[in-house]
Amino acid sequence: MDDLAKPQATMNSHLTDEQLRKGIEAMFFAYRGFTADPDRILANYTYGRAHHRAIHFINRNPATTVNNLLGILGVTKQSLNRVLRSLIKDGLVKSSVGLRDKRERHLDLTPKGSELERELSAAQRSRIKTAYEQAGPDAVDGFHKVLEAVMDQKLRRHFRGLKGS
Amino acid sequence: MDDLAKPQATMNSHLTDEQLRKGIEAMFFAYRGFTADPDRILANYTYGRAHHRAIHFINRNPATTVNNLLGILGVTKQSLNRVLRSLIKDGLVKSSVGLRDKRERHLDLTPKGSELERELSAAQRSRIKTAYEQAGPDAVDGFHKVLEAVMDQKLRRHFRGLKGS
DNA sequence: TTGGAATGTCAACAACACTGACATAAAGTC
DNA sequence: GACTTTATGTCAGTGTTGTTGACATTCCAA
Repeated sequence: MDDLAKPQATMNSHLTDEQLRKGIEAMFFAYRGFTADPDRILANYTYGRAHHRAIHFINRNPATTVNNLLGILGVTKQSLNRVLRSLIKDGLVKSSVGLRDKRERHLDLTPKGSELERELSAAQRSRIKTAYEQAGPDAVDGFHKVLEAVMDQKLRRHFRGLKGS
Repeated sequence: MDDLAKPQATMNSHLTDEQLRKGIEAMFFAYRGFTADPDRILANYTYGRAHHRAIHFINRNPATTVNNLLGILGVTKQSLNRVLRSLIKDGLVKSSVGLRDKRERHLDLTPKGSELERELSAAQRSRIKTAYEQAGPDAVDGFHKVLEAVMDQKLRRHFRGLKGS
């Protein structure tokens, strides 16, 4: 608890306080870059990051239910509903009543929704691709290894099995 | 542009569309984990992530000016000011008039501010440390390489030279 | 002395999260 | 069939964090 007075308090391990703090800052700055391109595109619409996330995961999980999406996104149904309502109203997402279970709503992107998804995804993928190429394949492997270890258990489930979750 | 019909449209490169999308999702889920522990602590106070970020970077850049902090955090002065005001009012941050330039305000953590900083940082470092240990040193190197490549040019400056920026 | 930079503040607003409460329909259970 | 649970939607209220725009103050520098 007195690592201000003794910055090397955690140096009994091979991981110094400074290394860990650098990692924290790297995540912070990188995430800003990560969202910068989609944010610029979204500013042209009346949408924000929440819409982007919904569009992304609906595209990745076709015919997903609202409940499943809630689990992936980790927000309340009220929050997600506000986003979905506007996307449905604007004709980017289609909500259809479930066949087996009629309580469920299945969500899909319309052609218009797919178009925006591709625009957003292309910008974001472009940056990641450049970064991957600069860093090299071994670095990319390490990148994924660390990111997966940083995730919560419950989130890791969504990450690994996006199809069947 | 027709990667829905042809998912392998970008496969001329060694980086597939799917690999890049997985990277995007990894960033999303990992960032959630990354902020989860501090968020839990902050919920006990009247503070949010913006307060955490301010506290973090004031700790890392003692006697930083408001303008410098604005550049690091990438928000408007109005937004930062609201956060700083509450931290100053609550006695976690001390704002002192500049010696050379009396227009500038130099920001420092008070002992009370340092205490919260350590609490937040300890939680966040603990998770990163565990992740680093699980992934191994080579993975950590790759992790940093990729993150740095994902950053914007301007942000990279703040990341690399936190002392002299 | 004038211009501009640094800072602070006020007001209004928007995005996005939260809680709590309530409604509806459908499925499952006894 | 009655009851409970599940899935979804919606309304109202609130809080954090971001934005613009406008304006005031202080003070360095040309």
